[in-house]
Amino acid sequence: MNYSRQRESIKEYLMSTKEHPTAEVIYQHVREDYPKISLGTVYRNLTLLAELGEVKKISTGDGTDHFDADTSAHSHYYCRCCHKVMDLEVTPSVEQILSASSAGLGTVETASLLFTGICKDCVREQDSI
Amino acid sequence: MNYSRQRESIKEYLMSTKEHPTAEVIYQHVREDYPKISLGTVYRNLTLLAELGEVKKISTGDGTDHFDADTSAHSHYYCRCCHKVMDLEVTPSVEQILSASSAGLGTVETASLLFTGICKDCVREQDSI
DNA sequence: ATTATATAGATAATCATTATTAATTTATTG
DNA sequence: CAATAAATTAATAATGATTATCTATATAAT
Repeated sequence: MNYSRQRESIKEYLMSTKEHPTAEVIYQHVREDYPKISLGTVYRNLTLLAELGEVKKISTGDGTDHFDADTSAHSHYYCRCCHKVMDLEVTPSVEQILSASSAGLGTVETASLLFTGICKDCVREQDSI
Repeated sequence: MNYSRQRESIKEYLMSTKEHPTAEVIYQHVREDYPKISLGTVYRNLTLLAELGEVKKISTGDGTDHFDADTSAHSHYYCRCCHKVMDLEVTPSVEQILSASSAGLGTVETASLLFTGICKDCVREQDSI
């Protein structure tokens, strides 16, 4: 695999933010440094980085995937109102992973816990309307 | 909300299977009883049933969503090779949900734990090639 | 520098899902 | 039971995220 400035920039941006941006949002940011970069390049590299395990893809089920450069074991909270993804300290317990491994399945590579609800900001918005 | 035979049939099929079919698979089955049903009707009713909480949507991140009529708290195992979704007895622990609720977030409506890996069947296939 | 290979950029294609709209069902009421 | 109103369907078009294609450019090795 060859080095690429665009891929580097994508990863750098992802590592610099606590948000969990979509490919489109990443595209808009990387475009500031590489105005000619195309959205396809962003997608290709995100997929590649995810395969390498350098990045995690988060599928919330609302249509567009989010990405996270923090690959440490942690969970996410998804607001189905504003569609933001936030970090949680919670991690799947060893027992949970083990019970999955020994449940007659194959390998267990990842375990991700996703909480969904309505975040504080959105609850406040709804109350004030 | 009015009764609809098509919606009933969709739910019945979902309740009758332990698999976690996609909208397309559900469509093919319901078509046996309602040959003129359209895929859009299947999607519309799945979304409706999900909003009513009678059905759960499972987003694995591989492009197409899966559906489950078992709404009891349980987890899933997803094989990234054959793309099947299987049930696990594991459920997110009370502590995990509580720590999320108290983490300065808003409401917590659902907590879903998804394990990903390669299932036994697929490992066997790969070994024999 | 030269060459080979990988990657980018631009754009078209794909595919899941959603929206639209006229026709049909369902439910209600006289 | 007929008539009407409202909800739902079927068919199809539209949308939108993601992937594929293909030529030009960048990277790495000799």
